[in-house]
Amino acid sequence: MTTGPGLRERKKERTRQALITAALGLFEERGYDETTIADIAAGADVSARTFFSYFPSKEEILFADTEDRLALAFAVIDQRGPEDAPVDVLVRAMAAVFERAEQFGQVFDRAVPVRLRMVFSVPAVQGMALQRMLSAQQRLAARLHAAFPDRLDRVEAAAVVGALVGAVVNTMLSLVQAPEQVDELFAGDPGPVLAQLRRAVEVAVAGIGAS
Amino acid sequence: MTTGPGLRERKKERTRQALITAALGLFEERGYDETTIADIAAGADVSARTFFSYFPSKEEILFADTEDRLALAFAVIDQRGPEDAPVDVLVRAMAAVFERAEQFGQVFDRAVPVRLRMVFSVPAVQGMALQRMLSAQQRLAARLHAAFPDRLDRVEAAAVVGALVGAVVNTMLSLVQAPEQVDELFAGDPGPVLAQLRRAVEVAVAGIGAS
DNA sequence: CTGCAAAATTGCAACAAATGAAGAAAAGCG
DNA sequence: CGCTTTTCTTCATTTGTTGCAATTTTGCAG
Repeated sequence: MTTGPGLRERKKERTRQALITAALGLFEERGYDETTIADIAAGADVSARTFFSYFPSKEEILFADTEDRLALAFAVIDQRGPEDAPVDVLVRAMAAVFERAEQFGQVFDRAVPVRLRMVFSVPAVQGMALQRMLSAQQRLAARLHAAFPDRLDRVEAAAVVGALVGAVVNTMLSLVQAPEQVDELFAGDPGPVLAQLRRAVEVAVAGIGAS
Repeated sequence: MTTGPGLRERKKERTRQALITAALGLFEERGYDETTIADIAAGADVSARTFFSYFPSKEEILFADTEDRLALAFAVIDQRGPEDAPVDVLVRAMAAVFERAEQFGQVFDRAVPVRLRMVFSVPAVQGMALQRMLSAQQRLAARLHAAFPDRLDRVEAAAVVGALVGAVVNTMLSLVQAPEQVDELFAGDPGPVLAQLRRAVEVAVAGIGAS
């Protein structure tokens, strides 16, 4: 018999999804600042207080789906080949994340474009995104150090990851100056953007001394 | 006759300084979250409402002194020599900022250690710091592009700056895992920390492919 | 120094985010 | 069915933030 998760768990998950759906819809429709916690809770048919037992803050609900993307990168790093250099696995990890974004971005993950628009238009959300990015970099660095224990110390691993992610993130920002550009970005061919991001990777790999 | 700034301006500046002083003192003494706007305003002998006509938010008062550090970097970039490569001026700019931190950090700028401690202990402040960092990188990139118009396009300049700053920031974070370490960092010899940061610069310059 | 316009400050009301505490409702389980 | 544990709700409270109208202070012309 498939015991599976009990009713309690299932209900919890349903509420969680309802909150996320309500939040994304409202953010999209009215904007982030114009949507209150009370609105979101009402949209999911729970009390406002309950919202905070699912998400610690209004911003966090936008990042409910980011962990698996990071897991993807971890998996790539953990599967290093014996001939791989740190840069190889890192670039491969980065490529895997890009590819996933390209494949699923528009169709499956409604959160992605909404979040991206908020990141570029709402300061508080941008701050949270950057914080999570930094923490992700630290975890990536730890993983990279573990994969190459005698080639990279902890601090050097942080520098390596920081250089790569820094180049990509800052490039991304220079491509999107106005929030409207996020929509254009998801509407058309993602090729040109990905090409620019690949250039950023090259800059980090070859070193800024090469420019 | 030294016209100078009128009484109105001087008073405004005095109030501004009083607010900053009160805020730093209270943050240091009680902590950030434990200090309310009302406390800060009381410490500067103004109404709480007035606080917001000087600073748009509680976080911003911690960053009242950051603009001149950026100006230092700008100045270095603007004074590029005819033989300089982008990496030369960037590294020089970074060194100038480090040096200034080394010289003045403990003695003159009380804001620096306080802010740093808050950055590492208060999420909201960290978010704001990262946002400002990102915006600074964009401005640096624009300046770098202007200094090397035919060697770096706008996007590539962003990648270059991002790689360098990313390496340094992530290294910094990996050196300071707990907020208490900020105090150790400012208490002892800054040499070892600066050495690590220099290694981060080298990683960015030589490229992560070299590690 | 007097009066007036501009600017700064204030108090007050209001709203939203976040948190704590006590009790009601629901789910799991014997 | 009763009992226990978890979850949800209600209520109150604190704090950051903003708008508005009243008041005070400053700069300046006469």
